[in-house]
Amino acid sequence: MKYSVSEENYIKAIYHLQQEVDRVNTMLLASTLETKPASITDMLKKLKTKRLLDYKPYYGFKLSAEGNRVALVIIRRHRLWEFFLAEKLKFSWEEVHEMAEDLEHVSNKKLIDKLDAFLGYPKFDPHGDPIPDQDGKIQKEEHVLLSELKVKAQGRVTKIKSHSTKIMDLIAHQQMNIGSKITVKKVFEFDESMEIVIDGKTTKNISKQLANNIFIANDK
Amino acid sequence: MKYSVSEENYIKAIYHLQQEVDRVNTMLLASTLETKPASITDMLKKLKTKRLLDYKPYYGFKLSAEGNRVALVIIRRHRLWEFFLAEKLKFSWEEVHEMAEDLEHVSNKKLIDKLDAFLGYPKFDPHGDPIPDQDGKIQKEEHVLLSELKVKAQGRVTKIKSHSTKIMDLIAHQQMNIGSKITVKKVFEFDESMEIVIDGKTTKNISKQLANNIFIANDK
DNA sequence: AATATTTTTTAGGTTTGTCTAAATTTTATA
DNA sequence: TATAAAATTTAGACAAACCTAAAAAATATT
Repeated sequence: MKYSVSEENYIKAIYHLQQEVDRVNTMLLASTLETKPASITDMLKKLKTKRLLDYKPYYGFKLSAEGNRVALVIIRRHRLWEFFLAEKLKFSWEEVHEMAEDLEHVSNKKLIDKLDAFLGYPKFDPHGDPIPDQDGKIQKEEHVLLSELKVKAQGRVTKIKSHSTKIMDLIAHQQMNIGSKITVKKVFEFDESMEIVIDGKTTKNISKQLANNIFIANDK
Repeated sequence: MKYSVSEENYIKAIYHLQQEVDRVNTMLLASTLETKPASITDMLKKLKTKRLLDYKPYYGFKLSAEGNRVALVIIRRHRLWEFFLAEKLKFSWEEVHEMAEDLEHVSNKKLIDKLDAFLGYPKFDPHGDPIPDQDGKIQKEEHVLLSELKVKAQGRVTKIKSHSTKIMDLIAHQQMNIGSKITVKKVFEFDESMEIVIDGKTTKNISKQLANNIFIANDK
């Protein structure tokens, strides 16, 4: 089955919101997609008739099993293109998302699978988000917030919570990146800021607020 | 300026037809785009108001200078993606065109220029058609039909005239490809069929009709 | 040159995805 | 629990890109 760009954007948005809040509603979806609530209702009806959505007027909605499957296909496309843009075309981290928004709607399955192979079957995109495989399986990674780490704890940056330009700016400036090795040297009680060592080289001081936005894989 | 997928497809189709016939008309464009003449008229008006087309009702139309510029941007995108698909993702020759039809509408200039760099600034796509550069310049290649070559003449396959599946089948079977070196061993007067050597290895007999569809660069 | 044929355009309709404004239903508050 | 507020849906409209059927213009034929 092939879906329109609009349909795909709705499915994807609903999927992402469902990971964050327990009940997605018309208002929330309207504000994420920057459309009016009436437009949402129209599309909900359409997705319902296509069996991508469980929806009862006034009673809320959520993706059906099929809707979920479709969402993961779209997310797979998006993240593989992001990986391609960053890894092969040397775009920076912050630039890839927007371009992938267009590329993700190119829906030829064979193309995406060959792209996956060409890239060496990557498991995570440049933001540290997992890339679903051909069957829609995603590799869950155990990660905790950097702010939760104790002194002497070590780990690897896996993901940044928000992708806003403001935080990107700061992180890039700190010479931190997805994959960077972090060691916590000291935690200051006064403001809970931390001194950390990045990749065994640079020592930096970061605020509690920043540490709250950085996920760390606590691996070995 | 950004144009819709439909607008881009019209511009591209008009451009290509203008290379082949001296006056493109509504009927011809309708049949190439598989739409009705009335739809063509609608779009012609729209492209006229956007100054991409010189158009007078009943008097015919042709791309304006700006329309031409836009066409070359679209063709650049299409052919770069074709090159990527064939070269990097290892798709065959015949498969790439259709996928590139979707990819060509992803219009981020920076993306296309970085793709160009990544691919090593290729001059010709997998069908042997020239890829316009950033300024819309295309490298013209001197080529003649294989059927026009005399005995002992040598050259390199640059392009196949028609891209139909029927001819693709035959050419692939002959182990001929864009770039193959050809030497004419003999031309039979009876049916004008030829015996040729491909890449200094295989010797094949090909019909006049096939030779009429293969372009050869007569280089050095 | 008059008529027939073909091409092109116009007029009016459809679908998709959006909108505004009004009506309805649910939820919150006094 | 009655009423106010917020969320949701319905009704009707609009632009883009297509369609069919009919009218108008250009071209070909006798």
